[in-house]
Amino acid sequence: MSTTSHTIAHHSLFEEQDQIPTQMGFFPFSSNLTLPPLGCHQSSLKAFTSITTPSSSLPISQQDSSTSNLTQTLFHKSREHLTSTFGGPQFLSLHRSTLNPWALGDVSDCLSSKRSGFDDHHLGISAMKMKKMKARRKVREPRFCFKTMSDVDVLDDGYKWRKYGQKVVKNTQHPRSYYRCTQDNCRVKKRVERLAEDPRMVITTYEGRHVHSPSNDIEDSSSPSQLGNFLW
DNA sequence: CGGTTTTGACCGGCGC
DNA sequence: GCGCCGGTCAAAACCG
Repeated sequence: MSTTSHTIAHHSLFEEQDQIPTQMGFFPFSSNLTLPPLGCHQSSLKAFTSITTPSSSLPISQQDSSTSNLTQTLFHKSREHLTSTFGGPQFLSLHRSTLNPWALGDVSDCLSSKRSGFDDHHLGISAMKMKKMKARRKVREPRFCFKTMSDVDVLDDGYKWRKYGQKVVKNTQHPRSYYRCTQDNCRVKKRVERLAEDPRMVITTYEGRHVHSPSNDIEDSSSPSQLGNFLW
């Protein structure tokens, strides 16, 4: 039913809106070039050995020695594109944008809740717990999402994820899955869902910033650079 | 046995 | 105030 490797025939980047992301822009460099997910560490590019370039119809993995050059190029081009399209580093940290209310989030949101702290002692244990949850939820982490054409739902981005929920959202036949980074102290989450209009497309939404390197790095010590962290 | 997934319950936000 | 909906929790089931 599903092939062992996934093929990304199309890749685009979004700043995330609430439900269905609105496209912010395509990568302008040769529309037939495809990309690994933004935010994925360079070392994890190995996971995308079957990325295809429609122009050549050749999987990258078969492009022998040019492979690493190509992946490097993809990374640099994507970075350049982000810089030119979204105004440089602002996009990387998803600074305030009217299109991305989630990026407005700020620690002060959380801190401001302390003004209601005086009634804490009126709350039961579970109420306290829920209050904590609420406060935590108020911290809106930077988010962005991208869509890929893939027959697998969860793309290997180099990080380890634990699923903590699944939900069928309205007007879609495919459930949305919720994942959290398994690393201690790392609060990064991601959502994975299939596009209702085109089930071949997978929408992956990242929220938050990793406080560590991808787990793949442990085995792949050849690239200790921080390049992969340019988004996270 | 420890880590992960599944899944029903619960909560807050929001629109009416 | 009420109902709907998306997001999260947490116990149970599952798996290597």
